[in-house]
Amino acid sequence: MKPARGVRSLQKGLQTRAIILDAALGLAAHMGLEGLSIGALAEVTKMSKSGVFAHFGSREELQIAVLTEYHARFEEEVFFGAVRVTRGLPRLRALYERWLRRVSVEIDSGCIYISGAVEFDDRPGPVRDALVAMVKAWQVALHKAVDLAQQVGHLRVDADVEQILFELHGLILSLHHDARFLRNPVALKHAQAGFDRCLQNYATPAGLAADALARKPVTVTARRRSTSPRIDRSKT
Amino acid sequence: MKPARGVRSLQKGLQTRAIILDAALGLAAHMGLEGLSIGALAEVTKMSKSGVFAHFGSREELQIAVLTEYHARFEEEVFFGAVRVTRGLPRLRALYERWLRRVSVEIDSGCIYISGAVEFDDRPGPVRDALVAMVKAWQVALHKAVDLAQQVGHLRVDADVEQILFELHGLILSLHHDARFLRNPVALKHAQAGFDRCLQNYATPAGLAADALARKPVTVTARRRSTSPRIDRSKT
DNA sequence: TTTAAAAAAGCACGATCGTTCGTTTTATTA
DNA sequence: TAATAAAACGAACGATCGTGCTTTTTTAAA
Repeated sequence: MKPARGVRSLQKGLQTRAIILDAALGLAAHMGLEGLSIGALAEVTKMSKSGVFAHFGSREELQIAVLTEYHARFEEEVFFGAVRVTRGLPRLRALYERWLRRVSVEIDSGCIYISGAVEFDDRPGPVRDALVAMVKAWQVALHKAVDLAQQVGHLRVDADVEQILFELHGLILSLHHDARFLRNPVALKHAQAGFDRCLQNYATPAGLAADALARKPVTVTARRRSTSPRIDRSKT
Repeated sequence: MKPARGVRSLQKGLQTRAIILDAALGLAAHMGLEGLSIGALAEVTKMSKSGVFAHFGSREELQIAVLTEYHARFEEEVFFGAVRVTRGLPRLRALYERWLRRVSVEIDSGCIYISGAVEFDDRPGPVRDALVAMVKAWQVALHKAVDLAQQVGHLRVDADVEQILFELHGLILSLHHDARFLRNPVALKHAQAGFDRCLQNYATPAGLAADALARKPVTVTARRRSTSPRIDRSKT
């Protein structure tokens, strides 16, 4: 009950907790947060139900822990990797494409943000609150990227930022629906084409030029150059 | 077990079945198809669990019955109402706007197509099969409307129909997400603006003219004229 | 190596799930 | 009204759910 410990009595505990959480992520991706049961989790991790349970104290806390872990991975994979790209359209495109990969290419693990939004749109409580906070945080991050793209002259300043985000999010949701539910193999291409078409509406000539200039070379050099000597490109 | 009946011994049975199904629609809209339980349904209809159960024979059959009923209502409300509008962009817009209303304005009853797609994207079986068939049927109907719009010269013939459907569907999904999950009151406006912007990419000048011509007057006269004498406009 | 604490297991609880079965109440027909 | 079939009920089943308790095992410190 009271975990007040000396200094670092936390070793095996957090370790197995991480293992459980990892399995829970995988389970929740398939069955959803509501389909995630402690019994099934115990079976996967080859532990007892009470052993698993003790690490979280309640099912609700487990769900929140799963969300928190998912958020951290999403941030790491999608956000932190993309903010190193040049401001403006290149960075916005990088964010979007990493988002695409996260939702579709990762073989069959569904997006918990999307499934959770449907599961908890009518279910008040701390789980829903946590999920809303995470989704909104991601939207704020995207908002900033669009703002920057306007400031550097890549996107028209009279464009409605919320509208752009609404449409881009729609492409992601449509991708998730068509790829995962309908098993449509060309959904990814539609999502990519949708982004390009969105740009043609909202981008400036300078933005389109910067985007075209950055596309092929950047996609390639982003990997190659990471091994070549470079100085302080992270502040761009 | 064997319902082989004389001719019309089916009276009270189908009547209460319809009542149960109506309650099930409401329940599934809130809790999802997976959250729909026979116990809760019995409580709502003030019946016994076994009494409810006997009408469907299994939970799966109940879920499919709910889907079938939802499909019929969706068709009635969205599709059949819109196909009476003039072919081309006016009809496509009518379809889209009725779809919007269905998803958002209906106060808090979520769209079972959308929630079901998330719940069953990883769960094989007859329920998923039925749902996929219905969603695809609706996509086929939309496909035909876009095809017609191309044939009458309202949409550019070089436009990718699947791409248009992908983007329009994305707007609907984004609306569902923002309005229901995030409780964003301006989501509907974004969905409407998104449609207009989509048109500006894919519509011909003639299509935009027809759309503009049809919009205000049609929206008004569609209600007014239904009471005025008219001859055979249903074949347009 | 002994000792104290943390981690995991074992067991059982009340609740709810879908489902089955036998009975009783309705509704329909003769 | 009497006979017959459909409809609804009531009780119970096995299973699974989340969650407490107690005991055993494992880990970390003395």
